[in-house]
Amino acid sequence: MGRQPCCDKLGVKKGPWTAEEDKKLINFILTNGQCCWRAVPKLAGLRRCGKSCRLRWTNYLRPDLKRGLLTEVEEQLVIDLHARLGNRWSKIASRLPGRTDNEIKNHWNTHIKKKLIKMGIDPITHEPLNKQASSNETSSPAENLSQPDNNHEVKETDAVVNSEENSRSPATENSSGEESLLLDSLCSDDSLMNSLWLDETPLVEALWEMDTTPIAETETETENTKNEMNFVPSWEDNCAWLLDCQDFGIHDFGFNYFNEIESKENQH
DNA sequence: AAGCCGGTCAACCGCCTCTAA
DNA sequence: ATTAGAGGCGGTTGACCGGCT
Repeated sequence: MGRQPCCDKLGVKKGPWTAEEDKKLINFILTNGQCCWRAVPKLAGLRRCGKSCRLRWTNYLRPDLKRGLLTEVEEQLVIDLHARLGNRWSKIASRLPGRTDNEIKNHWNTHIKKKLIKMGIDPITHEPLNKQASSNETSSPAENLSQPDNNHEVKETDAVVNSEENSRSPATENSSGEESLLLDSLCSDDSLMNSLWLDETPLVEALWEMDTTPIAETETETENTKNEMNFVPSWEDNCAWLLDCQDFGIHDFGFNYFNEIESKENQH
């Protein structure tokens, strides 16, 4: 018996989402929360696959998303995490607040990869390219096979064992002065590094504090207040882009809901 | 102005993992 | 222990856009 398709392919719309569809999905999730994705399209009145809805929400509509290019700090963190975790984009993304695996994966493929190559670093192994070339000359194909993208397959359970040697990660080794300083500050923070391995607390707070680049914030006082609180940007803040990008009114989404929540929280 | 080309990124596809029955 | 369904993940695709000729 073959596996059932994740959704009824007949009558399922594909391709870019329209503003109307976004609106429906947002409204539905705001009202009902994230529940069974399979049921979402039907309940929300969308002719979409449940998976497609989930993807659209997590990668684009989620109000806690940061928009825009990755900052220098984020980029360096991605490089370092990639050196340790390989292409586990979701794991990497979980360490960067407001960033999605898809976003990081795209950024890696379009920006970081090239940047590393330009710097003479192999984006897969994080080893210097010339060093690799010479080692390839000396090692047999069989040996190469025995080390398939080594860093890619770093088991998280091995992480603690490897942490010592990783404390001098290839990425760190090959970073320019400014970047290595930045990374050193990351790596020398034991609790921070432990959190990388233990899969518990994400780097959210730490990174958020480090990331001094305002997202769309001009009022420094507000920004400072946010940093003090280990602030995760309010839904309202992060929904602002929606209003910029799409021709929606805030009331169309029932975003007052968030205002209510926030004002309640402020009262406490 | 039109065509080409490369870069970017949203979205899809198919496999994997987890979990409940 | 097994199985099926649902969600999650990573690789890939293709539409779109801006720059160049």
